[in-house]
Amino acid sequence: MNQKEEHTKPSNFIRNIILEDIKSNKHGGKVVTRFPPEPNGYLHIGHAKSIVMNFGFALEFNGRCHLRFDDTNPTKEEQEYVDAIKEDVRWLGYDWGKHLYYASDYFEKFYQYAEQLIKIGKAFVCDLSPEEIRKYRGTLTEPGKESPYRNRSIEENLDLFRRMRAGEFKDGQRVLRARIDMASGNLNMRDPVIYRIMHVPHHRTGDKWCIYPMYDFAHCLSDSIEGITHSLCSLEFEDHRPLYDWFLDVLEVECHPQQIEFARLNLTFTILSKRKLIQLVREGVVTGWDDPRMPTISGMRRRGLPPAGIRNFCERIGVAKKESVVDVALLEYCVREELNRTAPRVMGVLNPLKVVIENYPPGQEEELEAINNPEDPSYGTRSVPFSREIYIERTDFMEDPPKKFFRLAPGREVRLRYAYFIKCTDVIKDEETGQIKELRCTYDPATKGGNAPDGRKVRGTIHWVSCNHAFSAEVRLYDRLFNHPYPDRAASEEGKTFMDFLNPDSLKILRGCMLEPSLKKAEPGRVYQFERIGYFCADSKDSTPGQPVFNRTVTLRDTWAKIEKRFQKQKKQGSKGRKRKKGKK
RNA sequence: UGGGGGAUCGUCUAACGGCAGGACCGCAGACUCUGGAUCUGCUAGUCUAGGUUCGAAUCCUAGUCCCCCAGCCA
Repeated sequence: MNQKEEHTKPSNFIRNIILEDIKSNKHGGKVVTRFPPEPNGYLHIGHAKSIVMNFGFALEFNGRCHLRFDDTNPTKEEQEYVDAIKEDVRWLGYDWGKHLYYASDYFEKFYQYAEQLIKIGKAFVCDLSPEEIRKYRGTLTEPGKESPYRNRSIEENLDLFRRMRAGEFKDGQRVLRARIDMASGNLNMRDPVIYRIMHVPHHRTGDKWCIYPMYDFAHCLSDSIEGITHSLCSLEFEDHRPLYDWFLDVLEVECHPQQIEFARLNLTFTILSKRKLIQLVREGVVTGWDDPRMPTISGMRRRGLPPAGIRNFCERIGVAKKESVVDVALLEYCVREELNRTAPRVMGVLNPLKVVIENYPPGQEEELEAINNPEDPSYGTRSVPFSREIYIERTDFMEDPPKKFFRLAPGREVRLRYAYFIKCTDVIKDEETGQIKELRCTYDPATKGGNAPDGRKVRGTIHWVSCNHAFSAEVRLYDRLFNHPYPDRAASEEGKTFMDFLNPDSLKILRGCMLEPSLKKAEPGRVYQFERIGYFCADSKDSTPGQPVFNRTVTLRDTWAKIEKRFQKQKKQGSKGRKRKKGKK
């Protein structure tokens, strides 16, 4: 983690709480946090916020942060997810050291605590069916009814609970419930179920157990067992806090962590619900969990987003209890900020247009020196081959350029980055289609390296590659997956689903892009800046030695695109205005 | 006549009774061998109505709007 990241941390309500707790020596001045994912899916940028917060506070206050898998429901959880989650947290730059835990490691302890609860008359075995339990629970406005099994003797409860563990009953036949208050306004306190029977093997404990604890019971106890001081979770658990505290108050535990709730992250043009992300994968909208368009950590990794940029983003968005939607532009900003500092610059032409430099000697070649990263001299330089025939970007030439277009046009002179000034002398078109096939130019040998000894200036500098030296590659242009800033909201308002707001242009595959030769040995996962275009990551799955495939991480800020857009708008409005006037006449 | 939360520039977020600040976005300009980066400037906010106070985003009262909760999910 660099210095900048260290001391730009803005204040937030959780940090204020921790600061006060340290001052008052609440937990002996210690800070112990945890990141507690359920291994039932892949991590996404929303989890990153939680990871950065939990590990961040631990780092900041010289404490520690545990990675704990909340694996209390064997019907949903798999080892595959455990492995993926570990990889993602590590990739984000965090180290849990020896503090890797599983709720399932505490199953025996949980069980003992449950017996303790029974022994003090605070839990009972209930024979009501799931439907009956629901009916007895009451509604939001009406109190619930007490279960007829609520007043069983401690001995009977203990016996029944032990037989539950022993596997004497079928799934759903009985549950263990806490004995709290069926009239509570908080539904979570209406004798919540804390153990259920599931004859299902667990990915870690195998078939050792056929009863499994519920979240509310397991989570507070896991926190307590591990000596967590600050247990951070999202807003929807606010209602569960009284229950969290109830268990820890009633049971004999040494440690009573403080649960603090914060608003989870939402992003514009993005969906983050696990259910919906799964749907995108299952229905083949994306190629998998690690599709570069996915907001998953693995997707972002494959897309080329740097971990430091993601971390920085998570710091900048702050933490509060207000539900909010962060502009994805901020994420892009943080990504560019990091990549600008770290990505080596290269030249690649996405839509090639051939240029023949007529006064350059045929057969001649030279090596020109190019800077690898103007932001950091330690990246050094490289040499780029130049010759008589080159490719330039098709969009860098206009036959009839509008005002403010500084690039190549007939009779115009521009600079080829790190090479020479060239002037366009002729445009060669396909006779049938009228499409521009090739440009003829002349170069000024005196401008080698990019400067004119006579001091004359050119407004535009464009990138290029030498035809004979460049190699052809596939480049994938990724864009936002959705074309609406609030796909979920829009869907419910317009009676559609989030799938109706998929961006049809979220992926454009370009083949025949011409890249400078140095990129042949691009390492998969490495991100480069293609000068004047954007940042591109060598795909970690589809690249082969000598033949990389590139994913566009994010474009460069494009001022020209804005100007162009404005031109088009003016044009449209202009023609409308004219039409209107005509109509009036 | 259930319970729990939340409302500050377009967006995200500070200010804990003392000049409403920062970041992103947007706009304008400077600079530039990347129309990148960098630099400068501008626009723009306390949900409403009362009250307390020399002074209120902050305290009090009454409203309004939004979110969450009736899994043997987490």
